[in-house]
Amino acid sequence: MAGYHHGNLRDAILAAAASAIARDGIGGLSLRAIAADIGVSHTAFRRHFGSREGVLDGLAVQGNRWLADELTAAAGAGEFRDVGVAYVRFALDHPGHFTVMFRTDLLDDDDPEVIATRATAIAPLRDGIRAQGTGDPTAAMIAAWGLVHGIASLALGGAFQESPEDVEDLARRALALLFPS
Amino acid sequence: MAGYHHGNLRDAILAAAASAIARDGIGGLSLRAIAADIGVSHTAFRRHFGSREGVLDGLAVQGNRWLADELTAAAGAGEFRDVGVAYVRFALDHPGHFTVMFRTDLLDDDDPEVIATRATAIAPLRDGIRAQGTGDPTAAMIAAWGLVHGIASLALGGAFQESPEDVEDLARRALALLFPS
DNA sequence: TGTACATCAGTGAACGCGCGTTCACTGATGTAC
DNA sequence: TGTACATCAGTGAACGCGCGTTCACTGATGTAC
Repeated sequence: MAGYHHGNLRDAILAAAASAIARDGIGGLSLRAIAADIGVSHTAFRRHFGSREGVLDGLAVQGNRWLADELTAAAGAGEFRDVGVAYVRFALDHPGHFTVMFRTDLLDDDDPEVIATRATAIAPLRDGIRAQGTGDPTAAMIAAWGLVHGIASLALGGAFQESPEDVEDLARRALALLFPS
Repeated sequence: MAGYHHGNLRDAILAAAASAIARDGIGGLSLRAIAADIGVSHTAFRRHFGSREGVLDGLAVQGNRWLADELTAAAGAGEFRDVGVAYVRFALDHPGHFTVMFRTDLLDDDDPEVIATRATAIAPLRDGIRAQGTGDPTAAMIAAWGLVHGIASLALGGAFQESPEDVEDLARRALALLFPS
């Protein structure tokens, strides 16, 4: 672990960046501070990410993959509304990733991994909507995605007093209004 | 207009800050750059706002008042879903304000104007929900607020290709699913 | 109508700071023979 | 089994830059008498 080679520096940088963003927002992300936390030279990240934007791209890709996994698992297990709840839970569990993932202005739009993973991240939501068979699937998708994204954003912004568990419960009840079982 | 006294420096600073945030995000807000745009010393803002955070507080207060006005007007005019559409339209029309308003971590939580205007800003939404008479008004409020806030956030983040008018239309159709008339 | 003076509004030089990036480098690891 | 060498991973000093803030100030405006 200690020594000249870190061993897992790439993941360590992503984890530190995520928690810094969760604490201070994008503007508060300092690669120098992250490097100091990890105990590594403040230029070490360049080998893995190239630039500051590269770190954000890496965070978005990792977040997209994780979200896709979570939503897919929820889609396989139970009702459609569980997929929506899983979206909110993901945001509350990984606020640093979530903050970056849907901000195309922060990311390199030409990065093939960013493009590829972005499409797959919310695919389970889209597929679940289609399976519901509503009359206006486009509106239903926007409604479901907007609802869970908005609840997550408001919660992370500090608009609610509720605990994370209570926010999930609110999200479940809100989804029940939109998609009565 | 020209001369030692600007005449309306406070509003000019808020407008410039809002458009800078809309363009570059919170992290890209430079008070020096704003001052240069307006053609004023880069310390002039201190008399009106005290500090950087004071500018953000001022932006939130102004945004809260404007949003309250827009939602109240929409509530008086037609169906409830118009209130939701007005929320989305406000966000698209005033992205700089919107970005700041619900981010309590950026604002001075002890500022009495911030506190007072925050409560009134979304009151028309809350009142409209109550008038709908749903079985779970808390969930209905979270659903409606989350839905419009999420659509607005995703649109501002660049997640949609649609034009602002089309986003408003999508929001209207999404609200129609949540609150069938 | 004039004058003195207080208050308000904006100036501009200087400060220290932390940032991302560049550069030439050193240490560690793997591979060919 | 040993040795040479290429490649990979991380270092640390130095850079220029833009930032918010501090400070003592100057110009403009309003008010009392």
